[in-house]
Parts: sequence; C-alpha cells; structure tokens
Amino acid sequence: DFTASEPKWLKIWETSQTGTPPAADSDKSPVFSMVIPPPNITGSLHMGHALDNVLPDYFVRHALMTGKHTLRVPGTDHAGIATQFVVEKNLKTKGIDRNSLSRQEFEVILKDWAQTTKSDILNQLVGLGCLFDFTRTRFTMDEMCSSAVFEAFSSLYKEGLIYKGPRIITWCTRCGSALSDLELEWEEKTGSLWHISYPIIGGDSIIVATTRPETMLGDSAVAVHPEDDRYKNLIGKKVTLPLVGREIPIIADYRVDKEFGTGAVKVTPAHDQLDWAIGQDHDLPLYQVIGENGRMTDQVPNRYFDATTSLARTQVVKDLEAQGLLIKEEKHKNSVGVCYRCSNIVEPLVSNQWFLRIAPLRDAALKAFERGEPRFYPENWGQIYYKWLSGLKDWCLSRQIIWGHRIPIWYCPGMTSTPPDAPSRINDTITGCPPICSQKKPISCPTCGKSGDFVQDTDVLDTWFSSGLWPMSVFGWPAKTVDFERFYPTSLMVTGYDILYLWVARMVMFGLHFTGKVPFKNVYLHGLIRDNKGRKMSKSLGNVVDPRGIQKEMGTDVLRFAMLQGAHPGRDMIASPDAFTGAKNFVTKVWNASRFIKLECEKAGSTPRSSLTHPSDFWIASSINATIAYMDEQMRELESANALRRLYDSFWGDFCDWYLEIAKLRLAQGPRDAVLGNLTALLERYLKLLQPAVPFVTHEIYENLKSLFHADRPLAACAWPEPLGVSTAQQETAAAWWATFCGIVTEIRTLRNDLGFAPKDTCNVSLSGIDDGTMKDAYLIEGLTHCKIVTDGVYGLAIRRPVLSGKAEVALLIDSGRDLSKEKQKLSLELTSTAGAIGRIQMNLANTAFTERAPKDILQKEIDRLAGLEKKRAKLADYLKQLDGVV
RNA sequence: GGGCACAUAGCUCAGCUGGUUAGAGCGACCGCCUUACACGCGGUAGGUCAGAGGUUCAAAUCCUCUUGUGCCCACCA
Repeated sequence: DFTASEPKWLKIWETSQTGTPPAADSDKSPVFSMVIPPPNITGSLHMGHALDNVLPDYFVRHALMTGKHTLRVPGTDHAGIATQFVVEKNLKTKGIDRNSLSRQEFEVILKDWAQTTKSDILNQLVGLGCLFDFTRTRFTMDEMCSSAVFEAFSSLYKEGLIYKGPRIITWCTRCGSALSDLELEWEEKTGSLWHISYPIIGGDSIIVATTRPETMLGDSAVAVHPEDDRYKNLIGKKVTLPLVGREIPIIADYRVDKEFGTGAVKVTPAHDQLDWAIGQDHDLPLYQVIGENGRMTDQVPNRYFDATTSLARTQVVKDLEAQGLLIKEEKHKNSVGVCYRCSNIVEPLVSNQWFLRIAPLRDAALKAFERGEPRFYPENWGQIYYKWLSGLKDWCLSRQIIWGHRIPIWYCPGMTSTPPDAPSRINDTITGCPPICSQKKPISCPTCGKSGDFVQDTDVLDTWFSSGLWPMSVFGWPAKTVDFERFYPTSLMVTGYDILYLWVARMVMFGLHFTGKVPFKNVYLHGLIRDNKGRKMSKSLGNVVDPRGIQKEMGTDVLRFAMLQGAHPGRDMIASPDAFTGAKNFVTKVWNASRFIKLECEKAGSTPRSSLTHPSDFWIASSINATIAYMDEQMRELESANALRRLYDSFWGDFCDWYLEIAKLRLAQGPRDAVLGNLTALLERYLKLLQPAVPFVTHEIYENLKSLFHADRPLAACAWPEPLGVSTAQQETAAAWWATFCGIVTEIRTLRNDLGFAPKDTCNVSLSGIDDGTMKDAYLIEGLTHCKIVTDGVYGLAIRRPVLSGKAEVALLIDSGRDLSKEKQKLSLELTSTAGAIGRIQMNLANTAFTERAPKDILQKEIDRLAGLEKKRAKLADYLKQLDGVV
C-alpha cells in the first residue's frame, strides 16, 4: 500500500525543485548535467525508454547526494519518418488516404498528433520518478530547437559542407523518400542468380550473372576484372544489350570479384551502389529504369513500361529464355535492404538530394577520440565507434516527407530551372540565381534583386539532424545563454548501443564542429531489453512488457530496482515477469524492516541516541562501511547493478537477517536506548544508500520517521553517507566475534534440523573452546537457535560439531532415540572433504617450487589453513568414532 | 567476407588486475503462519566455470585454437 504515496512524492519533488539547480550565481558547486534521449512521439513508452530514464536518474540522484548541482533536461523527438508512418497508418484506419490531403492539411493533423502524444509521453516520464527539470522541457521542433537547426544548416551551407546533387541513394518507394544508409535493415532472402548471355559484336558472347535481371534494361556496360585471363582479350569490345539493343562496352575494373558468378558483371549505374561508383569512374551514361514509384520508367522498351519491378523481372526472364539467352538459373542467398520503419524493400536509385560533406566533421571526431573523448562504458564500444567513423561517407540529409524541419533553402523566381517539385528528381539542376539559405521567406533575391514568389525547397531534414544538435539546442545554442555556458558539455550520456551511430556519433561530430567540444564526457551504452526467451521485444511478437503494468501492479520502485539491478553497461537485459519478483520482495522487505523499527521506537516514546557498544554494532557498521566503499567504486564504473547487489546483500543478509534479530533480543534483555538509537541511525544510512534506486518507498519511510532522524529536508537532498567511525582494531574484533558467533548459531541450527528437532522444541547445547566475550552473548545464541546453553548435567549423548576449523565446538545434548544416520553421513562427508583439502595443501607445501616461488603471505596462509584443517579433521574423526559406538 | 561480444547451478546473472572447499536471486526439496515481513524465517540439494592446448608454484580468471550463440559492419553483382 506504500505505492499509493507515489503521486504525493512526485508532487513534492516537483514543487521543491529537487534536482533543479539553483540560479547560476548562488553557489559554485560542481554541475552534473544530462539530457534525455528524447523519446519519439510515436506512441507510449516501453521498457527501453524506462531504462533510458531510470538508469540516468540513478546517477543523477547519486550525484545530487554527493553535492553536485544536477540538471536533467527532458523532451521529445518529432521523429520524422517514424511519426509520419504511424500517423498515416492511423489515418488509414479512419479511411483517409494521406495523398488526398494537401501539405498544409496533413501538417495540421501531424501537429495535433504531436501535441497529444507529447503530453502522454511526458506524463509517463513524470511517473517514473525521475528528477527532471520540467521547466526546461524541449521538443526537437519547438522554437528553440528549430533555430538551432537553422543555424547549423546555414553555417554548414555557408562553409560549403552542404551540397545538393544527383547521387545514388536508397529510396523507400512506400515512404516516397530517400533514406540514409543507417536507416536500412537487411533481410536474408533466397532468390536466384541468373546467368545471361550478352552477344558480343563481332561474334561470341559473354555471360553475366545477376540477381536482378530487370535492371539489365538500364545497363551501360559489362565489367570484368582487368587480370581475369578469361576475359582479358574482350576488354574494349562491345556487346549488344539484349531486349534493349543498346551497344555497351566491356570495361575493366578492379572492384569486380573474379570468383563471383561468372566473373563478368553487368553495370547499372542508376540502380546499384557499386555500379554507380564504376559508372562515375568510367564515365558511363545513366539510365534510370526504375522510378520513385517502384515501377519501370519510360527509359525501357514499351512492353515493360510501368510494370512493377517484380513483374518486370518475370517478364525479362521469360523474354531472355525465349531468345535462348538465359543460360541458367541457380538458387542464391542474398540480403535485401528494407526500410527501417515500414519494412518495405528499398530501391537504390539516383536522386537529387541534399548531402553533408562529412570528412571535416568526421576527422574532428576521430581526433577527439584519440585524446580520449568521449569515454565509453563499456570501453570496447569506443573501438567500434572509432572504426565506424573512419569509414564514414557523406550523409544524405533530405527526406521527401512532410513532418520535419523544412530545408531552409529558397529559390529565386527569376531562376531558370526545373522547379523543385518536378516529378523526377534526376534532372533537377538549377541554373540562374543560386538558392538562398534563409529561415524566413526572402523579400528579394540577393543576386538579381528581384522580389516575388520565392519557392521553398519541399524536402525536410533527416530527423537525426535535429537529434544530433540536441545536447546544444536544449540549452539555447546558438545563443550564448547562461544555461549553455553552465551545462554544456554535459556530464554523461546514457542511451542504447543500437543508436551509437545514428545518434551518439552525430552528436559528437556536431558538438565538436559548432562548439569545439564533445557534448558529453562519458557515454554509457546500455543493452536491449529482451523477453524471457531472449527475443527482442516487438509488437508483432506480442512479447512487449508495458512498464505501466509493472508500475501499477507492483509500484514504480519495483520497476526501477529490477531494471537497475539487471543493467550492466553494454549488456542486454531479460525482462520476464518473474524478473520483477525479487525486486518486489526487496522493496517490501525495506518497508517491513522500517516498520518494525518505527514500532519499537514508538513503544519507547523517546528519540534515542545512537552509540556503538556491542560487537554486533561494530560488525554491522563494518558491513555498511564496506558496502559504501564498494558502491562508490562500482559507481565510478557506472555499475549500478553491482552496487545495488551489494547493498541488497548488506541490507537483507546482514542487517535484517542478523542485526535486527540480535537487536530484538537485546531490546528484550536490557537497556533499550542505545539499541534503538543504533537501529534508527543504521536505517537512515540504508535509506540514503537506497534512495537513488527506490526513491518512493525510502522517501515515504524517511517522512514517517522524520522526528527520529531529525530530518529537515527530503531524503533526495541529503548527503551521501560517509563511512561510520569504526577503528581498524574495532573492526577486527568485530569480525572475529562475528565469525565465531555466526558459526555457532549456524551449526546449532543445522544440527537441530539434521536431528529432526521441531522448531518449538528447546534443546540443550554445550559450548566449548570459546572466549568469555562470546559467553556473554549466550542469551543471543539461545534466542536465535531456540536452545538452552548448559554447562553441566547428564545427558545420554552429545552430538558435536566443529566451528571454524575446530577452534570452537558446539554439542547438542540429546537423550536418545534420535535418528543419527544423517548426522553420521554428514560427518563422514565432511571428513572426506576436509581430508581432501588437507591433502592438497600438504602436496602444495611439499612442492619446493611452491614454497620457493609463492609470496610469503600466501605461504603463511596455507600453513595456517593446514593447521586449522588438521584440528578439524581430528575432531571430526573423534565425533564420528563416538557416534559409531552408539549404534 | 570483416569485426565485436558472450558461453559459470534448472533459469537470470555476479565473480575474471591469477591465490581458501566458485557466489546471489528465482525455481526445487525439508521444516516452520516465531508478535516487521509467508512478498517471510531456518535448513538442504544442485556447478569437472563450453571443449582442447599453453603460460604459471598456482587458472573460472591470462594466451592460442576449436565449437556454439547473439549482435554489428560490408559495393557477394
């Protein structure tokens, strides 16, 4: 029921501006700033988004507690193609065809969609309990971000880094737009490899192999490897292109693979990347035979005109066969590119598009990486990033869709050119006045002075263009704002490794180019969320876990803790329903333990002071100190999972299972104040350590106990705990006490279980080989094991067990009639394994290589161990003999 | 074709700058509704650390190879 308080805390964090840095001049604390990976406005948030936000929030909350001023900027991404695709689909269900709408009408619908979806997403982000500064919420198409986009485009344009021209690009015929190389996915398909005979003028023929026979209609050459002996003598001859009749040359190019197919390849510069490159170098003519609609153009013989590519393929094959030119058809596996959003098969074709010359940006990023910026977690992703950057080519910036930042280029009405809206983009060359780069419609042409109806380019920018500017644009760049000065570059970027290239690399390049600084010092790449079968989550598989479902059912803390506990940098994470069980149990445990302490303190009616007196106090203090040290170490490596596992163990395994149980007995026994004081003080520390992971439940507890804690602020604003003052000597004493105490208790419990004592039965135990200090705690041992420690008396049998390599001994005193077979078996098993261990050590010690070369401390350790084990073995043998006599 | 990662208990994963008899959670088994908690407590079982070599006094940990799995990149026409 503590989950009911979530809305209350969300409100308190918001109104108290927890996590929002104070005004710039008020304090000089170091700043920890982050920007959100802006979710697409395509729907609701899924598990990946939850991870994108919970993980950074853990670091933000931790940073806040360690005295930093934190800022995390929230926002959303307009997500060009993705959003338009979803909205089009949505319209379709209402029976509306997007093509029946004007650009303006469609824009209105898109804006409406953006408005509602945006607020849905932001609401969901709020619910995750992340410390965002919502007064700084941004959207990639809002005014601030748009002006950054314009500034970036125009300055790149002025530098000559942006150009427009016909190039081979990837085209999605469904979306009707160009795509960048990164927006492709590859699917393995089994198709055919056709061998086609091209007749050589002057006799003979050459056989080419192709997977796409329909593109032969656009061939402008046949290429062979210059050192291929089979074809050397044919280079320079001409062939007649079947079905078309065109004469095309046989050329030589090193990029041809002699081993593949027949070693001769048809060259279709307009519809293949490699052929384009060969065509460029050999100055081959272009024949655009496939149009942007995915059908054959008028560049082909009439009988194929307007056929779909697959229809044309069938027809071409049939016709070749009829002419006896089809030599063979063999099965062939190859990959086909599909659109990453709509999964439609894409066509490589030549189109007039806007490009960004990447070389200078890329080289700056490479140099930055060489001097260690940014630093990657996990480290190995840095190499992957570097390698990818090294081979990076120009970026196709333009998209032929509606939803996005329109290219800020205007055409002078006086210019003589194909208008930018022309149906085919191939010959869209501009003559006359150069285009004008301007955010608003120009009044007059700076070249010819004419005024009139300037036409804006119809294309919009790739959505990743604005995403790439995100860490700058959210702070108001290009304006020299206070925020920009203060928060840029950001401290840490957390995002999935799947968008390393699409996003992270581009942010780095833009950041360096425009500000000279890498936009973040560190990059944490998290893995993907998978289902319990290790599959990626997808709607079509129906295996999507909705974070809201978990939140509603078990609480946001459970969602957060489960994710944080499973998140290792760069590693995928399994999110099956029972992955949340452990987290749920833990959160409940925290709540219950706190409730116990609260109840006890209320009984006392005072606010007791903490003071460490009992060995158990020093022991638990050491446990917490070690936990804090370990957590700090792991946090430096951004290993939330390891940090939290340790905290989990300390809290549950040490504090709840042992310290609290001991405390109960101490409370019953004697002076309560110190015990209660310690319980509260320790709980407070745990709450602080837990807060970044499970803020709701810890805040609620802290609030409930605030009079005990003397709390004057929300938990999130408290300082990260320093280690408790425990001297080394105290720690060592406590550790020794703990080893004996825990050993005795555990052995007694085990004996009870093995001998079949009912939990309610009290049994008699005698202890030997222990010091007076431990004897003082006899009542604790009795309480924890439900036994009575006796020093005299007559019993039938003493079932004995060694503790700690035989230094101490417990004996369970029984009358008779118990089944001893289990105990015998256990003792002999332990005897065997002890003997084995002894044997190994003896062998080791007899080995001069070991005694000479091993470090002294290791050697001494082994000698001590051997002594202990031998003592233990003697006892075990003795016990066993005794038992054997009983039968 | 190139590269990266992973392979540890039935499942999900820690441990890996080499050094006790390899750990946790979930699941399984036995016993307990003990007044914070059955979302719990106590106990038990379960692993030749993928395989083969090598380095070393000593390898889950370092090196090499093999096998299997996942992912990324690539102009296999």
